Amino acid sequence: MAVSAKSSPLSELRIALPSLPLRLQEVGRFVAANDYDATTRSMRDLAAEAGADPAAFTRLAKAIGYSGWDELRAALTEARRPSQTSPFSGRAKNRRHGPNADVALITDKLEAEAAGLPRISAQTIAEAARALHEAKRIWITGYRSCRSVAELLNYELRLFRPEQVQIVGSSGPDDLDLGAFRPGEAVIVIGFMPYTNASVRVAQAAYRAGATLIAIADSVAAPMAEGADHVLLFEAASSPGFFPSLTGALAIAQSLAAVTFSLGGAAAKKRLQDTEARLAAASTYVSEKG
Amino acid sequence: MAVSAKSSPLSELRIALPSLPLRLQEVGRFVAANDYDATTRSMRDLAAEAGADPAAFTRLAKAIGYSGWDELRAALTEARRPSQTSPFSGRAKNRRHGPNADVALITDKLEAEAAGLPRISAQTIAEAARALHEAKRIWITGYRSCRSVAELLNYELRLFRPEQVQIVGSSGPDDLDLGAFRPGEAVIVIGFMPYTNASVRVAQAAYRAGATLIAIADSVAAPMAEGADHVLLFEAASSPGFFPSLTGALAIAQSLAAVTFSLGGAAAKKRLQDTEARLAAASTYVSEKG
DNA sequence: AGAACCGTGCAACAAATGTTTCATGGCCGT
DNA sequence: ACGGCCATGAAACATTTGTTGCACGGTTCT
Repeated sequence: MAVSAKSSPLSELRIALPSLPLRLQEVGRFVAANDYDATTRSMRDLAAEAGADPAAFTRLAKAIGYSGWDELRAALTEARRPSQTSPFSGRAKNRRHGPNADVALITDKLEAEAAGLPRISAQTIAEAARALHEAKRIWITGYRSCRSVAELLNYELRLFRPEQVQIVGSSGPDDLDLGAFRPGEAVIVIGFMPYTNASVRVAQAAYRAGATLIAIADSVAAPMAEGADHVLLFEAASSPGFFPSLTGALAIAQSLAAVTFSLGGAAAKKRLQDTEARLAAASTYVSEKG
Repeated sequence: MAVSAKSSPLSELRIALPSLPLRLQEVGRFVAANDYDATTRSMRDLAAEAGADPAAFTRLAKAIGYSGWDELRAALTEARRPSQTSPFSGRAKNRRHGPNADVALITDKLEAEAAGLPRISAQTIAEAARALHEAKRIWITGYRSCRSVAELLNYELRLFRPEQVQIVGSSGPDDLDLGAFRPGEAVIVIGFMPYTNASVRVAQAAYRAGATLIAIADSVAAPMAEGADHVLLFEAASSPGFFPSLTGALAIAQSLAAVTFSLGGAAAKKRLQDTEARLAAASTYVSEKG
C-alpha cells in the first residue's frame, strides 16, 4: 500500500489500531475518544490523564505513519477545523443542469437554513432581550439587505413600545441620530460580511455614547461587534446561493421581539391590544368572514 | 463601566477591544477572527501570521484580565469544546428562575421554524422563479410586517435586474402603480392572516390587468391568492410567540431571488458584478484587512 | 521646552514541549 | 535454557514555548 487516499487521521488511527502493541492501542483509543483534547492540550498532559507514558504518544504517531506527535496533532487539528470555507466552488459546480437543478438548489438552501437555526444561541438572545427591556429607548440599524431585518424588528417592537423605538436615520440623516445616543438606551446594529462603513460608524457612536450596543452579525469578529454588550450570531453563508442568507438574522430579530414583549408583561400586552384595536377600527384588515 | 457577567472569553475580548491600544486592538481582532487557530497554534505562529509581535499576545491577554496568554487560550479552548455538557459547573445552574423560561421559548420558536422550512415546496418556487425570469417587469408588494420581506426581495432582485424591479408604491401612492400593471409583467404579493385590504387590492389589480400574480402567503385560501398564477406557502403561525413568524416567507423570497438569478445566466452574473464593483468603488464596505 | 508617560519592538530568560536514548523486563523461537 | 527481539518506562536531550526586562519613539501634561 503505497499511497492511499488520505482520509481522516482518526480513521487511519482506528484502522491501524488492532495491529499495534498493547500499550499503543490503549493510547490510540484514548486519542480517538478525546480528539479535542488531543489537539489542544499537551502530550504530557494527555499522558497523565491517560495514565500512560508521554513517549507512547510519539510512538503512536510514528506507528501510523506520521513523523511525530506534532504532525499527527496538526492533522487532527486540520480535520477538526470548523466551517471549511471552500465548498464555494465545490458545491456550486457539482449541481447538474436540467429541470431539477433549481429544485435541488432550493431544497439544499432550505435544509441548510433549517439546520442553522437551532445553532443560534437562545441564551444570548434572552440576555439581549433583557437589555432591550430595560432600555429607555431603542435604536435600530441595518443597511442594504439587512435593512429589511431592521425594519421588521422596528415594526414588531413598535407594536408595544411605539414611542421608544426607531430606526436610525428614519427622521433625517443618520449623523443626527448618532449624536442622540445616550447611556441607558440600546442600539441594535445588524450586519454581515461585507460590512458597511455606515453600520460600523453607528456601532462606534453607540459605544462612545455609553449606550448598550447589541450586534446581530455573522461573526464575533465583525467590526460592529467590537465593544458590543451583546452579540447575536447567525450563519449568513451557510446556505448555497448567490447571496448570503438572512433567515437566521430574521429569526433572531423575531425571537428578540417576542422575548422583549414577554418581559414587558401586562403593560406591553395592553399596548399591543390598543394597537390592534386601532388597526381594526381603521379597517386595515380584511374582515374575517363568519 | 457596566457590570456584565463573564460569559465567553470572546465577548470579554470584544467588549474590551475599543479601549485598547492600537496594536492590541489589531491583535485582538485577529484572535477574534481566528479563534480556532488561537486555541491550536502557538503564539509565535499566530504573531507571524498576524504580522505582530509575539509579546503583543501576552499583553492582550493581560489587558483583558487574564494572567497570561496561556490562560486566555485555555479559556478559549474550553469555550470551543464540543458538546458543552459541563464547562464550569457554576454559571449555567445559577439561572434557575428568570431567563430559563425565555430561553425555552426561544429554543422552541427556533426549532419550530426550522421544522417549517423543509415543508416549503421547492417545486412551486422554481416555477414561480421561471415566471419572474420571463417577466418584463416585476412589482413587489408587502404591507406591515411583510414589508420587510418585500424589501429584501426587491433588494436582491435589483442587484441583477435594477431597472425592472420595484416595490408598489415606492414612487408615489399605490393607486398609481396599480394602474401600471401590464400583461407580461409579474406582481408579487406577500401577506398572511390577518390580510391587509391594500394587499388584496394589489392582487386584484394584477389579476385584472392580466399580469402574472405570485402570492407568498400562509394559506391557499388567502384572499390575495385568489386568481394567482403561483402560490408559495409558508407557515406563519407554526411557532410560538406573540407574533406570526416571517422566517418561512423570507426563506421563500431568498430562494426565489436565487433561482431567478440562476436562470438569468451570464447576463445576470455580469449585472451583479457591475453592482458590486460600483459599491466597492463607492467604498460602501469596510475594506478587508490585508 | 522639559518631563513624565505610554505603546511598541527586540532580545534574553526560565519553563515546558516533543523527541530521543538507554536500561529493563517479558516474550518467543531455535 | 539461551539469545534475540520488542515493548515499555524513566531520564536526558535540543527545541520551542510563553514571558519579561529594556530601550527607543511618540504623545501629553505642566
